[in-house]
Amino acid sequence: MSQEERRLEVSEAAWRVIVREGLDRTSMRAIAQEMGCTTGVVTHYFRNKHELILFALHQVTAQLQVFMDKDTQSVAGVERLVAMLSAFLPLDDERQDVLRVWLAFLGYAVGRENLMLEHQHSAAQLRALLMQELQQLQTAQLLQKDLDPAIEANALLAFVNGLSLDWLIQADRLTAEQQQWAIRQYVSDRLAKKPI
Amino acid sequence: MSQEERRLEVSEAAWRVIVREGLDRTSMRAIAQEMGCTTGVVTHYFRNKHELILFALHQVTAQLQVFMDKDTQSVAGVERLVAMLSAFLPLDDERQDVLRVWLAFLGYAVGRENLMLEHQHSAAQLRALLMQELQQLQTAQLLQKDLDPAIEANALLAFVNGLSLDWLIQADRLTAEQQQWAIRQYVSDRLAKKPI
DNA sequence: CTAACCTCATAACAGTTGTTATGTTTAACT
DNA sequence: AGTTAAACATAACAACTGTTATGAGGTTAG
Repeated sequence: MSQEERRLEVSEAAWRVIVREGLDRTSMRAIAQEMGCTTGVVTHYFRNKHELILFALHQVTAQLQVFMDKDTQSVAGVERLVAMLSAFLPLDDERQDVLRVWLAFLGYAVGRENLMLEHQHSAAQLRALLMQELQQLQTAQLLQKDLDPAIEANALLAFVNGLSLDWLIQADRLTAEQQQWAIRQYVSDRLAKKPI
Repeated sequence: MSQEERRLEVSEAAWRVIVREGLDRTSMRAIAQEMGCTTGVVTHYFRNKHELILFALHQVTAQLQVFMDKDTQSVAGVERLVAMLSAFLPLDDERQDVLRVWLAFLGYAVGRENLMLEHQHSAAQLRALLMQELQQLQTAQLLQKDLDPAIEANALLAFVNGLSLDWLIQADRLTAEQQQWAIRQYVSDRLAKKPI
């Protein structure tokens, strides 16, 4: 097992502790215990806790990109855009965990300018992917004219973020189907040239 | 100065520390120092830290309601709805702090089911106010027919949440004017009977 | 005047935190 | 076979955490 794979295992253990106990209770010892090891492992693969936190945070963005790649494999056109956006929604257990970890880190970034910049960087990365997709759809004349890809990508991210937060905060949550319906509705009404 | 006022002062000091240093660094001693006192004050007015945290969290909802009340004083009709929603947006420094504190608490609630329920309760409270407003507007025939106030209140909350998060995460933030324009656009396009 | 009480300061408590140094075992390489 | 280094375990460190008990000073009520 390579170095990088082992670091991923530590990071995944950290994720599980975060989801189960909260970020502030995710200590080095708790992570080690989650792995069934001692803190020796954690300190061996990460210089300090800050580096570990940062790595685990980057894994959120990486995981979101994995979802996006996977879901857009066999889809084309406007449906591809819907599939991309689905990566951000808490459709299943795995995505719900990503959402929780992401939110824990975001709250943790309050009062930490550097970490908040990391979030901004990550968001910009994902937004760029969305923009690229929008431009391609626009070139293929599948979207309404006069749409600014930058603005619309931003609005789309705000929309899925709102839906995700709503799922966390709301008592009667939207089902996976309702979430995707909301996305489809949005894209169909405000972006697509022809309804889908 | 009454007991309750003093508790509010402690809570406000806690807010300042949260915004400046982060929730996990907001210790009893840090709060006391922010007030220019010792921990004796904090422990005297709150049984334990959990009670203090809960109180400070409830102040978020209270503050949002204060904003809503203040902004809707001298407005009527659909503009009143826009004013209500403005309470949730990071339009000025004060609202930005409320947003940061709220987000810090929300991230802190990950892995703490009870705290997450508190957030759900708070959101339900605010949603009820929105619903009430929507119903009144509908009775006054200022909204489109066939709108379900419950669904639309939910969508509105998701929308403002998305905008707020976007402001935090995005590098080139929307100005206060752009935020309010977005709200107005949304209400005008999807809810109001006649454009405003 | 004095006794009770509210408000706060001080200090000590045990527990937890991240970090570091040192040891031990296993594997790879020459 | 001997050397080197990676992959951990263990333990100790100081700093910090929330909580609690105790006491001081000031205010109020009888």
